This record gives sequence, C-alpha cells and structure tokens, in this order.
Amino acid sequence: MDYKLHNRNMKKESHTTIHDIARALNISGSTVSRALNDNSRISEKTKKAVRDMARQLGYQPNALASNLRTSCTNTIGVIIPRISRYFFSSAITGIEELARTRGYNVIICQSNDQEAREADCVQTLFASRVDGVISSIAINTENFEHYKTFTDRNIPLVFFDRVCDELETSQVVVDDFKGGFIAAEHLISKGCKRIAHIGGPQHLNIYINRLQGYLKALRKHNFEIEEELIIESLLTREDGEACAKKLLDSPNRPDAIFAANDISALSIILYAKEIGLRIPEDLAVVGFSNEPFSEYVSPSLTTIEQSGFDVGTKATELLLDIITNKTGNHQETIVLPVKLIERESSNR
Amino acid sequence: MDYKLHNRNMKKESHTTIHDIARALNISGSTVSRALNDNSRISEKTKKAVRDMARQLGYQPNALASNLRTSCTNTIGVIIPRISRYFFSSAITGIEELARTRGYNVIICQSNDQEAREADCVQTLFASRVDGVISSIAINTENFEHYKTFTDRNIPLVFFDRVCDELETSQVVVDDFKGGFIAAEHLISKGCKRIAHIGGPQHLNIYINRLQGYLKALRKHNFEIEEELIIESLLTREDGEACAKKLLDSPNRPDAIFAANDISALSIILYAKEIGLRIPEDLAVVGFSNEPFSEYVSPSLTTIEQSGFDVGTKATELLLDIITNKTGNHQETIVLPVKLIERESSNR
DNA sequence: AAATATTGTGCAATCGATTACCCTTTGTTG
DNA sequence: CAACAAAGGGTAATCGATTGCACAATATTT
Repeated sequence: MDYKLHNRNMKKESHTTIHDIARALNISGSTVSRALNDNSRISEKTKKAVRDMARQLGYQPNALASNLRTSCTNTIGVIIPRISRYFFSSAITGIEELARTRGYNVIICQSNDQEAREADCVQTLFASRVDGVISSIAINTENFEHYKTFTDRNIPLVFFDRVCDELETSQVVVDDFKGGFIAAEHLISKGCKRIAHIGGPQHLNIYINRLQGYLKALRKHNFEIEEELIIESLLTREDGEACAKKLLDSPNRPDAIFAANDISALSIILYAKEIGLRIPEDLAVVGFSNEPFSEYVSPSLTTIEQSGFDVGTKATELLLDIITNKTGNHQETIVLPVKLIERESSNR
Repeated sequence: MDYKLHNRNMKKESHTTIHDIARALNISGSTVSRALNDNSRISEKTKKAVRDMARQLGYQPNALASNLRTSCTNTIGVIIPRISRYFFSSAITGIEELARTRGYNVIICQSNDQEAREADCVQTLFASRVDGVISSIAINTENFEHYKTFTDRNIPLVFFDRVCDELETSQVVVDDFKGGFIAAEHLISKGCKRIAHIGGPQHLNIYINRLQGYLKALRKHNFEIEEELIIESLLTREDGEACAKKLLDSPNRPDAIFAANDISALSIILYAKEIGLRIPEDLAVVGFSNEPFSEYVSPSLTTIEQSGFDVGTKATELLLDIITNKTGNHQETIVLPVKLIERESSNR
C-alpha cells in the first residue's frame, strides 16, 4: 500500500496555470479553461486573447489536474512479454504511433513472459488509471484472474497475438492457421516427405492454430500424421536445441521441420550444421515471424511474415473505438493476413 | 492546445476512495491517508484496521489525486530513437526494471531518429509531468533547444549513449573510444594493412569517439592514415551498402573495415559476398554493438559488445538519485566497459 | 417598447489524496 | 495533584482544471 514516494526536496517551479492566464487578462479561470478547450460559448476574440497569453506565458496544461477531474487519463497501457522481440517492438511502434496522433499516451509494461509479473503489470496499469489496456499474454500464463481487475470495472481490454479466450474481449491476431497451412504446404511442394513440427505451448491459441494449419496441410495431401514428429516446446533458443537433437539424432529423422517461431528454426539450422546436415538438401526448415535475423542467417530462413506494426495499429484502433464508445461490439476478432517469405532454407 | 479528449460515455465505476474506508471505519479521511502511508502518528491498531478495510473494499489509491497534490508523478520519461533496435530495447528493459522496483512508472517515447519528433516527445513528457527524463538523442538532432523545457524548470535529465554536451547534465555512455581502439587494434593484430572506417554522424560523441579510438590504434602502430578510407555514414542498411560500394569497388580497396555499427557491418558483408570477396580472407570486418543477428550472420560478425541493459540501469540509478536529491553532483559522466567479441568475420 | 433568445462570463463545487494546524486524550514529572 | 508533554486523530485548505448553474449584456422578435 505504501508505495508512494514523496520528494520533499522538489522545488516549486513556476508552472503557469490557467489562473495565471486569467489574472493577466483579468477574466476568470473558467473562461480560460473554456477558451483553451475551444468551447463554443466563448467568443473568438476572447479565445484569441487567451491563446496568445497562454503562449506568451508558456502555459502547459497540467494533465494531472485535468485527469483527476475528468477521470480519464488519455493514457493506454500495454502489457507485452518482452520488448526485445522484434514482433513486439514493432507492435509497440504501431500502438504508439496511432495512440499519439489521437492524443493518448502509452505506458508499456513487460511481463518477461512470467505470469506473476504480468499480474504486477496489471496492478501498475490499474493504479495509473489507464483508460484502456492492450495485452499479449505471457507464455506461461494459465490463470487469467488478474485481468478481472480491468474487466470487472469495465476498463476496455484488447488482446493481440497471444490472446485469451476465457475473457470476452476484442482481439487482434494474425492468421496463424493459414500460416501453419502454407508453411507445411510449401514444404510439401518442395518434395519433403516427413515434415516435423516444433509447436509452442498448446494453451495458447496461436500455437494451436499453427499446429492445426500444419495438420490440415498434411491431411489435404494425404500425409500420414506421425505423433513423434510433433513436439511441444517453449520456443527458446535452448529448448529449440533440445528439440533439434530429439528430432535429428534419430536414425529415422524427418526431412523437413516447420518451427512455430524463428528462434527455434534458428536453433535447428545451427544444430543441423553442427552435425553436418545440409540445408535445405537434407533438411528443409521453415520458421514463423520473419524476425530481422532470419534474412541474414546462413542459410537464410524461409518463414511466415506477420506484421507486428499492423497488429499493434489494429489493436489500438479497436481499443480507442471502445474507449470512445464508437462501436457497440466489444468482442470483435480481427485476423490479419500472413505471407510466406521464401528463402534458402527451403529452396530445393 | 485543444488536445484533451473527453470521454463523456465513461461509466462512473465504483472506485473506492479513502473516504469510503473512512466511512466504513467511522474515522476521518486524513487518518486513513496517514495510516496507508504508514505515518508514525497513527497507532498500529488503527493502521491495521485501515489496511484490512482497504483490502476488503478493494481499495486502489488514485495516483492522479495524489500526484496532483504532491506534484510528483512517480513517473520517469524515456526518449529513444527506436525501440526496435536491440541495444535500445535492452536499455529500456534495464530502465523499467530498476524504476519499477523503486516505485516509478516509465513512459516511453520514440523519436524515430527525427529531431522534430524528438521535440514532440519532449512536449508529451513534459505535459505528463514526469519527474525526470532519460534520453538518447536522435541521429540528426543538431539543435537542443527543446530540451530546455526540462532544464529550465529543473526537471532532472540524464542522457545515455547518444549524449549531448551542450546541456550540462549527467550521462551514461560506454567506452566508445576504447571500443574503436580495440576494434582497430584487433584488425591490426590479424595482419590487416589497410583498415577503413565507416563512421557515424560526427556531431554525435559516440561516433567521434569510435573514430578517435580507431585513429589512435592506427597511430600507435604507425599506420598511415588515409582520408579516403574514412567515411561518414548514417549507418542505415541502405547507406551501409552505398559505403560498401564506395570502399570495395575501388581497385585499391582496403583489406579490413571497422564499421561504427553492426548494421553497416552487415551491409558490407552482404555486398562483399555479392561481389565475390571472401571474408575474412580478402576482407576482415568488425562491427559495433553486438546486435543479436551478428552471431548468426554468415560469416558471424566480430563486434564490440555494449550492454544496453547496464546502460539503462545506470542511467536510471543516476536519474533517481537526482530526483530524490541524494547526490549533489548532477553532471556526472559514467563510462561503462565494452568488450571485443571475436567471431568469423575477422578470424584469419 | 416589452418580452424573449442568444451569447459570453463568472461563481463555486468537484475530482481524491495530502498536510499544516488544531484539539482531545492519556501519560509523565516534580 | 497541578502542569505539561506526547500520542492519536480531526478540520479544512490545497493541488489545477472542469463544468452545472446563474446571470448580465446584447440581439431578436412581436
């Protein structure tokens, strides 16, 4: 409870207030306020005088006071797993860009992919009285109770990418199913016969969908589905290497792998090179995300492109619509397209 | 001026206030406030009762009200060129981590490396009444007037990485001079004879220092300094390619290049491969930053490691010290170490 | 010219937490 | 036991902007 820090040494700076303007023009504070907010009840003449004086005195509105009174902060909160992932930092760029043009600030919190920290983020954002929240859930979050802090109080909430079905909110995702499908079909078209899949945690929709898309492609082309070629992974660099070993050290190894993210695909490429497999001749690899490095790895990585920027922008659009109540439907799901980026790792 | 958006449809949610607690316990609001702030004038018994009731009612302090009164927001602002650069996103992670444990929120603004947007960020942060600001300046910022918004009002300001000497503030940098020096000396030790340098904009300290370090190494080893081997660049992917052409298409090309960032080094590697130069045999390359991709490029890139996380943490430490006025010296410069990461691109 | 509308402003309450100052108790000291 | 101190808690002003309501001045209508 006692987390407020007070700075007793703060110098009282001469922040000019509307009352300073009022005094200078010999009018009342309310008139100044209305003039600055372009209220129709104030004459143009007065407005101009106020605006000029405001400029002259270097007036900057005190958002705190205004927010307190109107009880809306013009701030949206963002919860993401980690800012250092390109997909997420692009999403933030998209979020910020749009939010800012619409007059909103953005507060960003990282969960570091940990459920407990995610709950902290929720508290922080709530305490900051954000007007709405955009979130992509931590990889190991299984319990969504903490989000009730928002939903219970009707604070708009939009999920993107890693969404949550338990809560009835709007969401923005890319077409993971289709991504999985075209990834697998691409490998099939290249003549691969035994296509493995390294999937993500199956409590997250995106990974379920990528897997399902992959399965559908196999079925469509009458491939036998081999359980042992489908592995669930945390999709980290380390775990990717473990998966690579599991799949490639076997005498009966697959001739292609579709990994649910680029990091895992990278792990596979590196391990395959280590044990002397040629890519793509002995093993074709497809990733997911089109991380910046995927273009420069050797061999360069075929992958599914998903635009973090677009996802972020869409999510913000949705959220701001809810906040300003322009739309009645607050359970929309927007699905953005994905695209296959063909590179060397599957080019045979 | 008129940028506040008001949401008339906001539902009045039952945010419990200290007065709700006060009423429930039949005491006054001030007592509740004091109890929650652990004021010594309140008895343990009362404090406990207040805390229990606060929990029971699901009380969450309204930061806005508190901030307005105390005129400190417990928020620090961050201005960075772009969040999608690994160095900067790591820095943010460092900043956030420390700030949060000290009870501060973080607002992040991206300048997209443009001076005008940087000025916007300054306005935004100022309007948010942040308690202090951490900034790394945009690559083309030449005029620092906008920062006076902070300095004039004694709002603490700390620069990191891309610092500004015109303003008298504290700063955190890595040892760019040494980085340039060891990069060049490393190439010398590998037997390179004509070492080129692709430098960054020379109004930024970091690039001046990297160049100077490089020069010192050449001088130390009695290398002739050839003007035409030193190019100033914007250090983007495209500009890097242009530089690569300029340096490598000449019949009298260098046998090594030290680039002031990894992106440029990457451009060089790609172009060199394109025109059939072998790396490192024909051309050794060293970058700067140790971006994540540099490990996976082929050949992998020798580079200078600088920890964004550490820089961010240090800058925050400095800033919070100033905010809470623990130290008198507000013009400290902290220099963090760098490290050479040897990889294939220079291994001959 | 009287009655009514319209326009332009001011007054004062309000948002929720903090805090200087004052007033009770209860405890301590000579 | 008087005198005083300390502990515990209440009152009300305050931070700066917003806004419902009242009202004066001017314009329009009948």
